[in-house]
Amino acid sequence: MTGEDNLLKLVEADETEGEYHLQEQVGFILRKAHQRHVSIFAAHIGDLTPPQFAALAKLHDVGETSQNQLGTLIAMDAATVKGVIDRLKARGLVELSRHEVDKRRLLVSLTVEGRAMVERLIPLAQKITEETLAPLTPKEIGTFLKLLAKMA
Amino acid sequence: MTGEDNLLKLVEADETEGEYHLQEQVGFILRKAHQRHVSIFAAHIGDLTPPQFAALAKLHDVGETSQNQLGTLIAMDAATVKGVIDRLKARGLVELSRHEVDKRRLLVSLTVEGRAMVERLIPLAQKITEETLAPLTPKEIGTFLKLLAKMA
DNA sequence: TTGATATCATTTGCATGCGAATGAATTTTC
DNA sequence: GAAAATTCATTCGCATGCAAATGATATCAA
Repeated sequence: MTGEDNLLKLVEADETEGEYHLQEQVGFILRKAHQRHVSIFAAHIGDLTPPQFAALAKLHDVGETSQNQLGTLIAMDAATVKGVIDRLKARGLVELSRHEVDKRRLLVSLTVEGRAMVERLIPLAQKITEETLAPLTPKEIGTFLKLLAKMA
Repeated sequence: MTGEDNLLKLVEADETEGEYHLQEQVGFILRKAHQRHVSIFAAHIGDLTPPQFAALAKLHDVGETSQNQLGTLIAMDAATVKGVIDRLKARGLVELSRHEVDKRRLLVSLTVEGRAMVERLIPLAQKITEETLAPLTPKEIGTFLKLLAKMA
């Protein structure tokens, strides 16, 4: 093989570099990783979805807040958070009330049952986190979480 | 403060270690990272969703396949892939036909328009990947993708 | 004060995403 | 070769997730 051949190969490689491998795209892998987590979550906590648990956990953390504010805290837009809260309310895990001063705001808070539920589930949630990260070594976990947070 | 006090504090810290910070859980950050990517995708490619693009890109890669097989390749269950393919078909980007031998299978392939669309969008998809990873340094990107893939 | 803006919440429409049930066709097994 | 188990696809029901439009209330500014 001559030098010209090598050069040609390089040029060709560069031209066909447009080759697109879906399985290597962040978006695709991110979607799969998310799917896997949801699946692990469902295996441990069957009667609550991750968004529902997020809402309860956040309410447990900050106490009563407006629906909108809660949405901001758990990264959910207004339309989505409404559906989540509606379903939690239907199950008696949260209760709603109007803000005395600002009548636009809808205050959300945990019911006694809701509080009991979160407190019961938090240990399971920690197991879920562990299992999700199980493919990584402890050192890798630290690196991964740092980079993921930086990217999110 | 005495030594006993310190010891007590440690024990207490251990007991109350149940403190749960939603924003530090993989699942939550993963969901946010995914949201961010979808948003970046939408900003660049407005008239196609990431799953729709994944289907087209995969068909471009492997050629004609069954709907089910395609679902496996792009990590979508049967019910979901059907909806995606239905919408692509309605837009004339893919066409369907029955497998001659195995009459259960529904073969999916790109139309001329579909092929033109994917080829036009692939460069944009690469931009999307870049932008999604933009918060990370080149070295971090390598590490991150490796760990993310290991976890997914 | 009032008129323009902004904020909070709701609703509608569309697109995933998955579990479970069903039906049709194929393969395996005995 | 007939019964049992699999596989492919479809359908239904439920739960996010987001854009856009709407209405009610608050806040800001002229």
